[in-house]
Amino acid sequence: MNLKQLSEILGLSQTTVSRALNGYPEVNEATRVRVQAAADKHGYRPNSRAKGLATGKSMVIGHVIPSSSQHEMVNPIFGDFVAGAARTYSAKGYDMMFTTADDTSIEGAYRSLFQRGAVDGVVLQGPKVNERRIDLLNRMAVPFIVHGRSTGIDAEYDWIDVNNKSSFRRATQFLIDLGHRRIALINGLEDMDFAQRRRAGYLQALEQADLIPDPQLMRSAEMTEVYGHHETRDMLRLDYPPTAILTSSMISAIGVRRALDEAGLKMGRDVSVIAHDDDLSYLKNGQDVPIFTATRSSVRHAGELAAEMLIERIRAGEDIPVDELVA
Amino acid sequence: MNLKQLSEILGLSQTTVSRALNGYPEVNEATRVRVQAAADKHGYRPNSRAKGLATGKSMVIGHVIPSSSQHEMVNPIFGDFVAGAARTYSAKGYDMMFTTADDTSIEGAYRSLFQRGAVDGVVLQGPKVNERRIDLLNRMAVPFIVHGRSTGIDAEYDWIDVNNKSSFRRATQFLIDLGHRRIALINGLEDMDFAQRRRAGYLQALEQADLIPDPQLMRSAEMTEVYGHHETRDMLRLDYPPTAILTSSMISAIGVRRALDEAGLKMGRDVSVIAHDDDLSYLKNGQDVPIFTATRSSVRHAGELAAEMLIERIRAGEDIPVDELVA
DNA sequence: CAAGCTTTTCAAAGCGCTTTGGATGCTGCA
DNA sequence: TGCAGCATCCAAAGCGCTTTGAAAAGCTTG
Repeated sequence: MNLKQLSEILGLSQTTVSRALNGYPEVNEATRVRVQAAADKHGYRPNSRAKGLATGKSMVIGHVIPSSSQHEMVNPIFGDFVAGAARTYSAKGYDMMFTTADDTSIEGAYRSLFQRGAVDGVVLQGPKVNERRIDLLNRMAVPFIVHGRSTGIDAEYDWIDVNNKSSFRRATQFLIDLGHRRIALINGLEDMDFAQRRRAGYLQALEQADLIPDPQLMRSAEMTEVYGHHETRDMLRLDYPPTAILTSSMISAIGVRRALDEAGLKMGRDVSVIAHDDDLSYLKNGQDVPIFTATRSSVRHAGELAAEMLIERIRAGEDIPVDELVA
Repeated sequence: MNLKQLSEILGLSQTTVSRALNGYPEVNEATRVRVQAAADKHGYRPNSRAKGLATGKSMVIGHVIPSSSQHEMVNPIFGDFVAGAARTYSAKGYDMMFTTADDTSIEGAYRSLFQRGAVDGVVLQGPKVNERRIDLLNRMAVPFIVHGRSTGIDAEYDWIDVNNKSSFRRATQFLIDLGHRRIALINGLEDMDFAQRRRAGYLQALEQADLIPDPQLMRSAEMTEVYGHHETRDMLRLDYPPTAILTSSMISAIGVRRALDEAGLKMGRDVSVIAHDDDLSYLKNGQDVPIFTATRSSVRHAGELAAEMLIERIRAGEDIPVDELVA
């Protein structure tokens, strides 16, 4: 059932039917009702490609996932953020498109998406320090929003982020206030911007307390369970092992717990552990039984907001960049 | 840069340029080279919507995620499967589209996707017992593939699945052979088909060993860490607690471990634990340090295969249904 | 009742591509 | 020389929608 057929059934022109359905004013209200009823009855849904061709908009938002970071897609943070964005998309009539690309073809992937007219805008997730993709998208002058920020990029761009630095500063301070002097940081990969900021917060708190950071207590890698376990075990073997551990992810915190168990130590009693993570819905922290103390914020909500901001950017076109630092 | 502009630059008709680019035979090889060079030089990429309108194909595969199962998107299995599918899609020139829908609108979501011509086919993930969506898609006569199967659905359809039943039968048998008589099953939600099959395998092994299944040892819920912890703690308080636990997911197995720790029991020594899960790339099992014994299979690879099967179905049209039981 | 508005409807162009049904020019053969 | 056959190329139609420009119908007013 297409527009032509529907208009023939109704004995109206395609113009009128189209206008009736799209809520334009220049159509009799009675006619509009009749058209709408017929459309519902026959289950008419305008062909998105044809509509897109005519309007010049695709009503699709793209997400490009670097396949190098193999875990990206599986990363719970990623998934939660996307789930939030999806909510907004469907509410606003947008579809969501995913593309994977390896590091060499990532630039081409963005170009392709826009040149083919496949998307109206893109969401950039997991920015690194000096994220080149931001420059690329700025040069292409296309609508995009970044989940996170990128230190080293001077240009302006839309972003939404949590305050990683102050979260980690406060968490570290908290441990210092408890009397800890040897605090370990099990951080994410430090070419990721958020990891960079988290370390900065950690260091700032140490400095304010006149504590000298020990490189041996600062670890960085992709945040898996195995990694948390491995680094903790390693650090427990030091002459002066940490008395507190600050970890950048719930998942590696699980590994930390395992390493402590194996060493016959009890979490909370022998070693304090704070897992910073955003409020994930899968590995729910503190639901029913609190597992670790964690600072939280809703990644899902950030996803919703990001989508709204992007859609607004698409609507408004070039304008002053917006940003949002969510609690 | 569109086809018209490109053909004007080249002094050729749109027809010829289009044919040259799409590899049709009726164009001089020298011309083709010239066209290709110009296209590369100007970064010409055919507009997907226009192309789709003309060909009647969208070159997009859809995935509909029920938002009721909030965790779906975040579920590692889901993500890994999708990551695999994405590989195939990009290799074959397809794009991947995601839509979320709540339970009441899920049927409408599928209808919309196809009626709008937004996708050429869909992947159905996480089928339940008597999965109505399968009937729906069959009635709609559209290309689709199911990751998993659905008992209770007699109609034929394309699917790819692992042998859940025999995996769990073997795992249970293994525990029985070790001398265990009270074996707990911490299963997923039992309206999910895979959970159903896993339980069947478990029960079959018990029966073969003349063991009477104890309802108190069979738990079922969404597979979170908290759930694994809760159920284990609960079962440890029984008069005759289990001496072995078979769990349906790596994630809840982590909760099992935590409950055992809290009870002062040691996993493997006091209580045997087998976590069945597919070979996930995030919470890597057995990489570096083996965490649990687990049966494995690559979900990611299943995703790749599923995508290939679906694309073939789209190409071939109506045909005898295919299926694949991967190891 | 005619003139001038406003409301309501329509025909047709256009979005950027593929594809059908010719044209055109060239080669080879009788 | 004439013509079939082939290799190349092209004009134009069509995909399903929106939107421009204009016509038709309905109302008001002097």
